[in-house]
Amino acid sequence: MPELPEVETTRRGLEPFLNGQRIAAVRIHDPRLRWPVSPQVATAPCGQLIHGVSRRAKYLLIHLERGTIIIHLGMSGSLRLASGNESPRTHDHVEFLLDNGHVLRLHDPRRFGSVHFTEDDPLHHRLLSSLGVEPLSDAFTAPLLKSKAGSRKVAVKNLIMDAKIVVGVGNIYASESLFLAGIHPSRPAGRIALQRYEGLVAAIRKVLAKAITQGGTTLRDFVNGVGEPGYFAQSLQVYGRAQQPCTICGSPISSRVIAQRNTFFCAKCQR
DNA sequence: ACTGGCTCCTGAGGGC
DNA sequence: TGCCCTCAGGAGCCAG
Repeated sequence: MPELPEVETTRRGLEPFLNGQRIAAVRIHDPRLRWPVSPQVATAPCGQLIHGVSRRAKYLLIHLERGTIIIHLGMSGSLRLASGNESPRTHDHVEFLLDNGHVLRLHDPRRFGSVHFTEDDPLHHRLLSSLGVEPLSDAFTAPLLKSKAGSRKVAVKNLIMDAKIVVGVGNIYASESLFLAGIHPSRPAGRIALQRYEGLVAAIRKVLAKAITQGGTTLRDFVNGVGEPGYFAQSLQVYGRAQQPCTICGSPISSRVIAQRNTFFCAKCQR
């Protein structure tokens, strides 16, 4: 499932292959994604040069001469660059055919992903305009988290997964970061000291940055079109490890549903 | 202003 | 072998 590191990895992998290429045609095989793919996606990009590929939160932005293609991978989506004479697979819902004979395919079995096109500043798009700070930017700080927490009673796990506050912290990395910071996921956000938020911010940065480094493996697979499952699973400390010993103290890892999501933590190490 | 819950979808995995 | 059931999961949206 694409978390922020995987989206960033995808971006880095695609950019050198897409930059300077021209989109010859777009084929929408199945418009039924998270939101119906607008017919504009099939027409507006045609004939346009690709100027760059950037990322905001988990959205990939493919910048054209006039306008931007906005892609979200949802939880099962992937983008694959293939030779044009290779036939599309099941669940290849949208294809961008390039002048050089290659084709960029959005593959998304569960169809939680989405594709949009906008001629305006993409950061002003309704899906992007109210997003919080990037976790790897200087804007993501402990005082920011602390001020957003205020006196709120919401679990700190909800706080860091709230995309209006900070983007890109998915369910897996929320558990991992809170473990690294020694903070219990259910602790009310308003009852955490600034100093502990310093630790949490550092932990989120560390976990995401490490995952991006590991994403390099996925990058090559991605470009070559060879899947390599579970590349980051081996470095997970708590996620999916219920009842297994904590890597710090040895007591069994707990699991509980918090924020409608399965959450893993060590009840002894995290307070 | 907050908060919790629902929703989209399909593959995987367990039970029988 | 195969069918059925349940669950996971990003994030927008809505109701209370």
